Amino acid sequence: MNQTEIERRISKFPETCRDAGLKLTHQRMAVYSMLAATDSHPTPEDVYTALRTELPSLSLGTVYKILDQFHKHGFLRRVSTEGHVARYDANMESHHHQICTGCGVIQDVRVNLDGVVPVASDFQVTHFDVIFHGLCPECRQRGA
Amino acid sequence: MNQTEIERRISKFPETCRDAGLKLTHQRMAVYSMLAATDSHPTPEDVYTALRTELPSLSLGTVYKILDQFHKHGFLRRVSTEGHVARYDANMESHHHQICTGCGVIQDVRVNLDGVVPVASDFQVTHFDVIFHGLCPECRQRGA
DNA sequence: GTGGCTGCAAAGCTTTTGCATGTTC
DNA sequence: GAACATGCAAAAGCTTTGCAGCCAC
Repeated sequence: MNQTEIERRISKFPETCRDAGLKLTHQRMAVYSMLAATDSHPTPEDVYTALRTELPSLSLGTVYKILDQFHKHGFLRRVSTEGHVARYDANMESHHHQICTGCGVIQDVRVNLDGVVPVASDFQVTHFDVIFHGLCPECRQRGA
Repeated sequence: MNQTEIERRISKFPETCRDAGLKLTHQRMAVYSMLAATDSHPTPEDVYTALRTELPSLSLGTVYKILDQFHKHGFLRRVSTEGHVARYDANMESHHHQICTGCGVIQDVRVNLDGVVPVASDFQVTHFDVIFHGLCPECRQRGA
């Protein structure tokens, strides 16, 4: 995602909160800004750690609550992984993910699958995720 | 998956273990048989509960160890979900999953995407999962 | 008989919950 | 000032680990 788009979303965030009936707090602003500016699919712990210097009084429990709310309001998505730790992504545009079997890094992949994926029988599909598993260039070189 | 294929895999399991250098124990046999015969993508807890009558001395810790080993040896896959509880699937044929937003049920979907999904740049893809999110017929009727 | 496996229990992590205090509107 | 959010701490849930005893080979 490009820089101006990131800035646009962050500056629109107060409005986004108001529309959703959420109060605009420093904690929410910081969590949203951090997530909007990264494409590293951070865990709640990652978010907490990244914001400790900025907001020393922040608690991990609050981060969990905020992420859960944002997810419920559709401000961000939870990435599907085989692991058991939540990972979030504020990029709501249609895109998919590739996960490196070696180092675990998750990266965005833009793949156009419009009209390609057949809609399954009587199941009403709202959206779908594609997850590519494999080796990133670094891990492949290192022979992982 | 059809009944004969299930039976074939279960009867081949002792050999599968030997080839992998694993000892054939009652616990492993039971876990594998249970997983091969279902398409409900059970959690470790589900497996444990289902086998308690058959193997009263079985412990949950052992189920975790067995599932982890089987996964490492490629006997089964871990299903990618947004939740933080592991789910396993002994069906290793190419297939994908649909998850109901209402009741959480995960079902198999057979979608042919061969040649359709472009290989991402320099990332060496070994396999990929597609996860459809939406409403199953029951939940749709009930207005969930 | 030996090495690997199981069962048990404890510990480790992640996530949720409850409540008093603090903050936004 | 009222309603809602935060911070803290405790609890709950899932998973891993360590080890003594047991079992498959």
